[in-house]
Amino acid sequence: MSTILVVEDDPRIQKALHRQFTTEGYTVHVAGDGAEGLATCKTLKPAGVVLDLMLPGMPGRDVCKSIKSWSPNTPVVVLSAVSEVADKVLLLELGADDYVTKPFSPRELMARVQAAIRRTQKPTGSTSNQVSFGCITADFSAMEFSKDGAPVVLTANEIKLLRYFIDHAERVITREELLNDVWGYTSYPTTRTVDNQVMKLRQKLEADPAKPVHFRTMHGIGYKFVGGS
Amino acid sequence: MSTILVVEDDPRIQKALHRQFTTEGYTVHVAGDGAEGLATCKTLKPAGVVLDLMLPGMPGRDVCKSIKSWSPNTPVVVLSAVSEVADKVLLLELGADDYVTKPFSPRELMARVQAAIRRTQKPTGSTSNQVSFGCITADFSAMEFSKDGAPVVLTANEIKLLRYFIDHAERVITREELLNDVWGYTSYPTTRTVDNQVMKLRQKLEADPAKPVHFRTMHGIGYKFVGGS
DNA sequence: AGGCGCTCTCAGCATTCGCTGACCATACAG
DNA sequence: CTGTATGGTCAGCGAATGCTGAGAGCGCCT
Repeated sequence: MSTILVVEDDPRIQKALHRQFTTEGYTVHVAGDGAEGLATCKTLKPAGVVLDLMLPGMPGRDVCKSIKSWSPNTPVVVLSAVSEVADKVLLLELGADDYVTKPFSPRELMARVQAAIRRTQKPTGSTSNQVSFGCITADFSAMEFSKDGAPVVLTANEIKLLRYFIDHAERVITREELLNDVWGYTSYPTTRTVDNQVMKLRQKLEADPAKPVHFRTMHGIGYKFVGGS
Repeated sequence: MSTILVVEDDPRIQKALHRQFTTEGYTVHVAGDGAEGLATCKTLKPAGVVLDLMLPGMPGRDVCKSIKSWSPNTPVVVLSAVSEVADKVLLLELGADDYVTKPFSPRELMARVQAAIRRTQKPTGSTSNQVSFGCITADFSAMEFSKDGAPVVLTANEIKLLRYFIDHAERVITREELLNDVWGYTSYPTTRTVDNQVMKLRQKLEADPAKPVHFRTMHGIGYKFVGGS
């Protein structure tokens, strides 16, 4: 799952935000001041940053600008008192993606952070949403798949796995790679689980699951997806 | 990629918006006043226009009306102070597609501009106001709906939700997407609320609410609306 | 202004779904 | 031929979803 960096000096808000984001499944790192936040951001490369404008030492606005200049694609949601954003120009100049004024609703903050993250992650569709190879067709927009014209129902995980195979076709993929990129860094299933899911894909999509053509086994190495046509 | 025209006199906002949209992949042109904006709009034919109502010289509302009369299909998102849009009717008269009041969140502006562009670009989105699928009929101009010929009363939210489903038929829609596009940026319900509203729609419109045909659940992904006929 | 009705929201419970990891059988490499 | 890696089956369990009911906010009518 994604990582969130919270730059905030008030320990109470620190704790509250930490709990909030943790329960939503995020990994949370907390920085007490701007310098620490900036450093952490560079090393950690979080999916999103929650930044309090009122910080000891370095002004929050400089932190924001630094983060944005260093990695423009990291979404930053600014936390600020009402008076500070009387001038909304400031926020635009900072390059912040969104802001929430104190006192804020935790749920609103969550929603805005998640929306900001999703926005940056959006251009992931490297390949087309509709592909076909052999007697298999896949539509990742409608999430509809078919083998020999017959519709096939895939689960969420199977779809993610298939997507990864298609995006990395004609290349050998290790199980560890699949665990990292498809399952993510926060869940740690066995490599056997990967075998299981690959088998499911074969059974659902291969013409003869016992003699796989597209999802090939590279014995001792991993798997390789071959388009076929 | 698409081109955005920003009509804004404040150089600071100019710069900020320019950077904001550029990082999103748009080509940005800036006009400092209404006359220049109108001229640029005619020559450039941008995909969308961001228009500040507070402009030197020509009033922003006249600029908006001119743009809309010249090319009604160019989406215009108006940037205005709170007091100016006390009456939303004014905006409708102007022909603006959407508006954002200052102080605005950068992300909200982006989202509204992109949503406006998406609406105008998608001929499928401008579906007829009267549609029917299966034993269900929907008339979005009269706001009348029926199942098996029997009239069904929908609430405002249910109508918006149904509209969104119809406009994005045959495509998988996540709960987060629904929260953003149907509920908007000012309320922050849980994704479970989405489930509830979808269930309401099913109970009111599905022949057998327990076995939904049109409002399908994509387990672990979201929902998908299927017209059927 | 006060009462009434509507509906949105959310908590909680019931149920379904499918991921996970055990197991055994089989194929491959040395 | 032997050991290891992979194919395949199955049950348990956690997570996702369906559904109900209560509370709160809001507009409308009196």
